[in-house]
Amino acid sequence: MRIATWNVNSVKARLPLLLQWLETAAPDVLLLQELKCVEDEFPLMEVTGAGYKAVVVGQKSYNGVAILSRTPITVTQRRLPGAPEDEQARYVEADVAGIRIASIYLPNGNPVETEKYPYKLAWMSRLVDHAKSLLAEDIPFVLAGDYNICPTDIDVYDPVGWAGDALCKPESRAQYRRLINLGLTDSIRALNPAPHLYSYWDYQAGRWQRDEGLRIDHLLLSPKAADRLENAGIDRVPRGWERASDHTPAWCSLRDH
DNA sequence: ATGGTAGCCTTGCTA
Repeated sequence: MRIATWNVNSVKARLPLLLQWLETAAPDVLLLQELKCVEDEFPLMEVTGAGYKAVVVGQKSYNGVAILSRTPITVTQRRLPGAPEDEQARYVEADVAGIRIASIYLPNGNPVETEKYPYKLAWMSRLVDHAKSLLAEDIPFVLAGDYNICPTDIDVYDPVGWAGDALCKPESRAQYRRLINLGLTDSIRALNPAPHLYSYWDYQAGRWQRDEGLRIDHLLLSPKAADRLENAGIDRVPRGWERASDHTPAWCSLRDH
């Protein structure tokens, strides 16, 4: 089973490219982030026409996550547990083909001197707690999406310039390592140890043309999912298309039982 | 040279 994740930066603006990628790459599951629309505005007919079911957690203008799958989807969470007052549409989780799969849009956290940064760190702490509870269920799971974290300096084109950014600061990386230290596997890094492997390139300053990117989209696997890991990578092609998202799809494939 | 892009339904915010 192949599971992909893609921050599309507006699903309505990106619909032609989304349909093109679904047709050519044909993943079994595609996790989306930054829909930037409410559930009623999600292009369900077009996605259904492409052969996918969809579960959508939307929000006006900002955030928004979805799970697309060729096989039936059973929702298990529509918010990250731990803060009932948190209305932001950044987490949806479901059972798909015997695997618990979450689509995550982790807070960016910039500017770091504002309340956005502690919100990011608190959100990550909630994610660690929830990952612990999933581990206790002893099921295979995949937590994937836009983590807005560069795990190490080799995941950044200019580590010195980015050192003070919320995507790279030590507290952000420490929270990410707490997830890894629970026993989760960064599937892309596990199979692609070389540097200069990016999933995001800023629209500005010719970052894509110069291949000055960041690796911030991750698929983290529970031990039982990691036992089935076959391959993983990043498909750079859609970043080069006309009217591209600033992110490109990342994916992993798991062996069937 | 201290820049630049994209999407939102805004006239600034978020990334």
